[in-house]
Amino acid sequence: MIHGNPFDLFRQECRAALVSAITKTFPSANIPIINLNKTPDIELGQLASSLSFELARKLDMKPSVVAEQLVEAIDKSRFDLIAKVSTAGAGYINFYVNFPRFSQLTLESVKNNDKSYGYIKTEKPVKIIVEHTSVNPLHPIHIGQARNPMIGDALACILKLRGHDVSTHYYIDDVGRQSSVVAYGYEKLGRPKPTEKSDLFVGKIYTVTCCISEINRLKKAKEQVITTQAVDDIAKIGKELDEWIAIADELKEKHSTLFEMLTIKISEDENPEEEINKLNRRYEDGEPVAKQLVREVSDLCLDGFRQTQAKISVTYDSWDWESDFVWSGQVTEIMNNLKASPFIYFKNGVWGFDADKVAKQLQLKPKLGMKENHEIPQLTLMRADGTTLYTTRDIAYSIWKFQCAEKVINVIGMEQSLAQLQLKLAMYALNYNKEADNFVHFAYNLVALPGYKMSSRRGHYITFDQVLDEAVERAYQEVCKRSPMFSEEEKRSIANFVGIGAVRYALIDVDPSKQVLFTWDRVLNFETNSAPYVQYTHARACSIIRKATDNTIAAPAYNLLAEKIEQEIILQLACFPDMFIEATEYLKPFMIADYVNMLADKFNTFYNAVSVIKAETLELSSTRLVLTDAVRTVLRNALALIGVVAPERM
RNA sequence: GGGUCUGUAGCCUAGCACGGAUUAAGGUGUCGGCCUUCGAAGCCGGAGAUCGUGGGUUCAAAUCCCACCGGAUCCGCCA
Repeated sequence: MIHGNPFDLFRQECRAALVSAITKTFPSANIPIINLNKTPDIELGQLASSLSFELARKLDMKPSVVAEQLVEAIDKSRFDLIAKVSTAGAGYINFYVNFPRFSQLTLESVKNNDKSYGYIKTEKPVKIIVEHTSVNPLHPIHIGQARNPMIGDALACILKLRGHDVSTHYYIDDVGRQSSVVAYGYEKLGRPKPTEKSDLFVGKIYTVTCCISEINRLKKAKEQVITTQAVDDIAKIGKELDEWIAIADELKEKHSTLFEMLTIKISEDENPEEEINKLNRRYEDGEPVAKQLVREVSDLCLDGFRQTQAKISVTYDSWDWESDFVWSGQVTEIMNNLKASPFIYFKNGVWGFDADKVAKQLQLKPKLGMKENHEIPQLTLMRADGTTLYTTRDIAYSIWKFQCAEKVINVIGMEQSLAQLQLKLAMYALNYNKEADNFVHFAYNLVALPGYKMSSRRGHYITFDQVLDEAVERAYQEVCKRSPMFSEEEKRSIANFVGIGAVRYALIDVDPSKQVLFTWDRVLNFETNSAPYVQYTHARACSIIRKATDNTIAAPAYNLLAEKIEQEIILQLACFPDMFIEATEYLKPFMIADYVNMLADKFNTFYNAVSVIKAETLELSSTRLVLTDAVRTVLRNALALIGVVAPERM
């Protein structure tokens, strides 16, 4: 017998048993929702129901009596997988699985489904766009942002295996002042060829240009504000200026030549701020020279990104340029449509969007989980100079995405929650109701550095490349220490998938809503609860299987798997499809890391407790080999979901 | 000031959507064991927690509700 989801089959039997027992014993009672929970310990059975408590209240009986009567009414002979039903505690009904049958069902299902075991297909496949990473092309991807591609890639992977038609998109945010800042600096330097990894190179130009122009701006602002004698403003600007001067000192030390050159070149302009703004305006207008310049520097940066993404095997189906939506007129069209709606206002020369009015008028607040009296801030859509703002352009982009898909998932930091909400409301305002309903902001908390905040503008960051390279180097040292017998080439290859795997795992492992403090220990963990631990376990299982091929072995006898740890492994294997469905439906890729670690844990306990190849009998050995093989398969299938290599040796 | 997220042993994390078992689960660190036996990136054992605080709902609360406290973050003609 084979089944895609063995544990669910057992659960269905238990549920059916309860339903028929309730109808038989208490015909007058309405059948409550039947929740079956895992028991705290395998010795108490595998599934338990606490519905006697609820039923007892309605029937005015004692829970234990209700439980006893229900247990008596259950006809086990009607079910294949239920071995025993008993009452426990104050009124629990515990179901015990028939292990010989269940082990056979599970292990044969794993073996037969092999590479597709666990990947249960949805009944309602839809087209989904997962937009992720979308780091601005101004500086290298830093560790604060690195959770994004890892989560996004895992999400896309599980949704795809669930049967959805998934397409991954990278939104290139090349419109806006920041792009003009870096392009301005790049132009001033005479469009130099990168002398290092190109995103790193662009990042330096960005930070230095930003710093010089900020100081410039603040100095002017200070002069102006002094004449007004507004004490608070003077202090505020002074403080900001001091901060930037401190950053300038750091940068002068780190990139002295670059800093000097840019200082000289930028000082040639009377008003660099104005030059940057002009460039921004020209770019939005699609003026060819500006286009050429900004695209050139953005492309340089993107080249660097692609190298980083190749290291971690993350790819995108589509690279979407924000500027294309401006130039094509889509942004203007959206603006015009919005202007025609009753939710737009024009004040002091700027166009704004009244998000709160939409929510109120269309009664969206309860649906969006907000209190009625919570006022949603307004959103400026267009500057007085006619240029648009980021969220405005994102509205056009989002609507375009819905031309290609029914559902859109944006993996974007939670600090953008308000903007994402305003965007959603703008879609409702434009009558894209269904689309807005299917617009998901997958928010995650940033990785922070202990002590200071990461900031690309300020050049305060640890790059993702640094972390990946360090992880691979550390892994290499581990491999040399632990597996000196491998050739140099093999060691390098192992170090690569171990190091990268460790980083991927560490960034996925924690609930995305929680903030993570970056420490090297966290990402360079090669012990329990890490990718290398699971990889090692997989290699170990492979090794056993490799060595056991000499023995021609008897047919497995599933009733021999009687050790508690063996049964725990069977259950863990049987629950993999359940976990997959849950992780996919609730968009919780981190569950996979937890699951795979637990399975590895159990297998290692098993490995140390009993012998596979040298088991007491040939039959037992053969049966344990089937178990080992199933563990190997499921470890591999689970690791695949989070993009971690499952090696045969390491 | 208002919104959102978050608070579980020294440290890191799971459990919270769907309330259930007098032992709240792992890891790390710490203390002590296990390599002539299938790979020690491993395993076994000890010590270590008023689940932020205070109320409420319930037969039952880490889990639901309310208030408060701490941390993060947002409330820009930034992105």
